[in-house]
Amino acid sequence: MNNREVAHTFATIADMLAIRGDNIHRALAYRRAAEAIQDLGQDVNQVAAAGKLTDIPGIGQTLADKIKEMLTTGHLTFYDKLAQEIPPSLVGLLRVDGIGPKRARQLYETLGITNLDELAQAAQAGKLRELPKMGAKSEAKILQGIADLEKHGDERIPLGEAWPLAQEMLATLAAISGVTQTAVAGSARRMRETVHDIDLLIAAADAAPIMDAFVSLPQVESVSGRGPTKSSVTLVNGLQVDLRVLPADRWGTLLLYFTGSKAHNVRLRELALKQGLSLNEYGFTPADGRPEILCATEEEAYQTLGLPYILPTLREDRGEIEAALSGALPDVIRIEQIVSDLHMHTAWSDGKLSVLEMATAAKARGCQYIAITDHSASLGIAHGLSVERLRQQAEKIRQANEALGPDFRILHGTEMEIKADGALDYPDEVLAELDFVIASLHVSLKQPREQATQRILNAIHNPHVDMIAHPTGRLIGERPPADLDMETILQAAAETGTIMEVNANPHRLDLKDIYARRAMELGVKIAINTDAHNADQFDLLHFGVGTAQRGWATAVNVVNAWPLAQLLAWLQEKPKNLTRR
DNA sequence: GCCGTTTTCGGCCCGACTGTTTTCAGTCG
Ligand SMILES: Nc1nc2c(ncn2[C@H]2C[C@H](O)[C@@H](COP(=O)(O)OP(=O)(O)OP(=O)(O)O)O2)c(=O)[nH]1
Ligand SMILES: [Mg+2]
Ligand SMILES: [Mg+2]
Ligand SMILES: [Zn+2]
Repeated sequence: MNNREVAHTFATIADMLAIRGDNIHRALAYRRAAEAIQDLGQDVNQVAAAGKLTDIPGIGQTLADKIKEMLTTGHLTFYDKLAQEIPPSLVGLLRVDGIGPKRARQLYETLGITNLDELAQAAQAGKLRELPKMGAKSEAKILQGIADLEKHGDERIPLGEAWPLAQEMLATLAAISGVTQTAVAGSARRMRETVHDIDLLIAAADAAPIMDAFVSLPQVESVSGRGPTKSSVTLVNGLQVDLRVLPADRWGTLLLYFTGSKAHNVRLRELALKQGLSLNEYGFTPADGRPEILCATEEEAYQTLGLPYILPTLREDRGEIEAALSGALPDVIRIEQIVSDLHMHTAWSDGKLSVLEMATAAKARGCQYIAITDHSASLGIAHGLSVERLRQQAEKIRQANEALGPDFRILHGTEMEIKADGALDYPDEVLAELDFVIASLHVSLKQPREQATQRILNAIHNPHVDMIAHPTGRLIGERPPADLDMETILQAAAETGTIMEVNANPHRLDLKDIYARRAMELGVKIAINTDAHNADQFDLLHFGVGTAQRGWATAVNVVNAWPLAQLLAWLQEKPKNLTRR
């Protein structure tokens, strides 16, 4: 079993335990374990083989044993036993908005409902309203929840799609009189690669007019909650949006709360309790009756706890609290430290602009140097360059360099295909003519793990290949990642000095956060690149920076935060690294 | 089930909103 499967089993057990009415903290322990495995930057099989399972926070001896059973036998006795009591399909009811573990159990015990279809039938037949603690309104809400689920599903949305929608809604609400501050919060602010909903925050003395405007926005399909400080709506496109409105003097704790993550919040609140303070979105309440402490900024809130400011992108309870407590919080990469972009396309392949136009646009955005990296010959669909065309392009690059003067440098590169059989698309002597060589996969992404991994390793072990771009080839929500032994790849990258990309395109974000984090642990250098095909796409860089921050990447490990001379020196080392082995 | 400057048992974050409730449970953030 892989990480995803182990995590899914634990998540299902968590739901089954909650439905059965077990101690809720026991169920939560399974849920936390599921998340811990899901967020692991290593293959759980490798961690188990190394005997390090209990090193994972949230995994104790009991769960470690259960993981080992799953990995060796492919199933879990505890799960099978639980499934005899609580049908696993019952867990599906929890996907319906308004149905939690208690209702799921009630529906199972009183009406014998075990899945979504049966629930829909019972609700349509008016059977739910007759149950104790239920009524016509509850039944209607559940019907609505089922309809929403059928219409829109409950898939998470790629960050790149949610982001502009969130900004747009926020701009609309910001225009209402009385609004003093606005923010996108939740997983979008933390730059998770996908989001379940959009969480918006507004500071205003009087919330009512804002709530009114919010629930009557034209893109709102239905209103699922409308209170004095909080409202929730579903948009016509199926996206859920939560809005919280509070007075500005509580902005710091409010933004802290609504940015999350939940796990980060819980840790902060536990920390507060140890200091005799109760923390919520309104502020800190001392247990001894001293007056409430209000925080207008997040910095003040962290300061109240004796902590340095923690960037939203780090707030996942993945060690940032411990790091903050011990003064070991990483000084993660910031967008203004990025001085180059090492992956982009021009009209020579499938881009839109000329070499000079891309370079000029990059320079205007503050770049000191770039690499032009058009596709290679075999990628016909993207008009990959023949060797002849590649050599012609070198002349254009030389001209553009002349035109732009000494403060800017265009490196001549390629994004070379690693073919299905593992062969590289250009011969070594051609690669030797280039300043910067990217290798990447676009075809045959469904190969078995050994084969796909070997293709990447072939590229890594070529002395001319400087960087692996978007290593897994995934397109979030569209195309699954290639099945790779990432640990082996990252180790090889570390040994050879091959750079791994964090592709900033929000449909890719590849390496993703947890692999970027693992890359840092293994001493791999990364580059954060836009893979721009036109000038506008340079502005996607912040998604890559956010992802790199989530990977705890610091500027010394991000090569396009380096001056050009430092990068060129690094690239020269690679052939030596290979012969040294 | 996890975990420990309250160390191996007893805690485990805290509040908004809804509906059916005569006092609050359930769900969700
Ligand atoms: N203290 C506390 N805060 C919570 C809890 N649940 C949610 N929050 C806060 C932190 C979350 O980031 C924020 C928004 O909640 P969401 O359910 O929308 O989660 P989030 O945006 O993090 O992830 P998502 O992509 O929406 O699933 O509210 C909770 O149980 N306790
Ligand atoms: Mg959210
Ligand atoms: Mg939300
Ligand atoms: Zn590309």
